[in-house]
Amino acid sequence: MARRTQGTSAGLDRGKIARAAVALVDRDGLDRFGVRRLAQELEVDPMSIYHHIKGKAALLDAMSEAVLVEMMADAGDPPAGWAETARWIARHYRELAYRHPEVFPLLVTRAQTAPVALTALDRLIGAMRTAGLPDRVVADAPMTLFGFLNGYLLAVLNGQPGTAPSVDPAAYPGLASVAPLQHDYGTAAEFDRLVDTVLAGLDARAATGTGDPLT
Amino acid sequence: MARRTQGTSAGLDRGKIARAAVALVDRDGLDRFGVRRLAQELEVDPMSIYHHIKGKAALLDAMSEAVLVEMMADAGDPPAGWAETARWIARHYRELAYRHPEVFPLLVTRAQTAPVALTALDRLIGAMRTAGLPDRVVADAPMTLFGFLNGYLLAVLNGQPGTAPSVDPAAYPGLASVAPLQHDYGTAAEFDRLVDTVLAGLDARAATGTGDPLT
DNA sequence: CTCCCGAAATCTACGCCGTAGGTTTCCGGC
DNA sequence: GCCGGAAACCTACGGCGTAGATTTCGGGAG
Repeated sequence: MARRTQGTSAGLDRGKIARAAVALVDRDGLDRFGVRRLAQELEVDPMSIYHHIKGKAALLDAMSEAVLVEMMADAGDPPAGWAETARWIARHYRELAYRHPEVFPLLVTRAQTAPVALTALDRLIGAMRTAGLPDRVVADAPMTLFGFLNGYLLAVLNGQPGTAPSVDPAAYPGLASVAPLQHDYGTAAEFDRLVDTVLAGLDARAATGTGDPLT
Repeated sequence: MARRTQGTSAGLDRGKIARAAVALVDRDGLDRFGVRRLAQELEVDPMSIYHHIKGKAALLDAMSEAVLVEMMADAGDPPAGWAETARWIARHYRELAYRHPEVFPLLVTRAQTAPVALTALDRLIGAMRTAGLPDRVVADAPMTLFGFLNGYLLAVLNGQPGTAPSVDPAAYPGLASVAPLQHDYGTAAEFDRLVDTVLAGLDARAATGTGDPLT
């Protein structure tokens, strides 16, 4: 803990703080995280952080923006076709979640207004519009897809890796009977299958022409 | 703050504590919530709560169980047909979320092993099996549906009620162009439409016979 | 070259929080 | 009438977020 004397620069800035915070949460978990621990990690006084970031809430916002930026940096360009674009987004988003499982809940809980998030949505909408899908389906697609992605990934990350929770077969015969089919709980194969299910739902509504639901 | 003398009974039990905690969070918000504030509300010493509930994490578990129990108490019996059952679950779950918006994040974040939650899933699975849907689709349905429900409701509840977040039209033309169609952001109509989209996806997979995705 | 000012970082302090450990009081069963 | 265990309380500790005042330094104006 070598503190410098007051006034000397520690080279802090918003991005550097956010990246250090992400690394700390990845290592120690979200509930152990705090401004003081982060300051200790940066070898800095806790209050120094407040000169770059307004409060803890803003710090958490900066962290979620940082992981989104990291994701888009590695991503390259999306493929052609609206369904392929959606799958491409979904896969990269899943990879982000597995790379920073402790940070991911922040993305879900906080409203996403970072440019990098809006850009991804804009690409999806653009691909769907050029494919000629009904406007109503296009407008609903982001909420439908990211609703699922957020809820699903949150659930899978919270459980211990690789195993679905087990239940009493006598009390819940239906649940128990399908349990063997959940052997791939949390795998990429399951993820792709469920994403395709959601996309199939959008496709089915597009096929009605008006974009209204079937029933 | 009329404390009783040591030893006298305050009539505490797990359910009563959980219901008081839910009421407190509904009123003051989740981040203002704490064991000490809850104790003050119950006119009780903070440590008394620990004789009934092991720690703060267990307290949060008890709260999410309490709201689920409340939901099922008002629910009645599910209708016939798997899609109707799914919609019935979805609507009651949404009502729960809007009745306890500050508590809802707890449901999403924590693994659901309460009997009342498992019962609802078991009913859905039973309805799908008797409808003759492929096992694979049946097995995937809970994760698909609740993934969407959790993610969607979390997003809608976090935004301010009634309005979708607005963006710069020049920077994100696609997003801006569909913005007018999101006038019903957060309404029951939008919710029903998106739930039907997800159900349509499950139905589409069932129609292939094997339950495999289309593409 | 000197002075000064604003930005960066630090120091101090306050009121919360979760909870471990020990103590007091009451009540039902013998 | 006594006693053991359950229920509640009291004290204390370490940690938290952050408001407000203070110190220090780099760099531009004269």
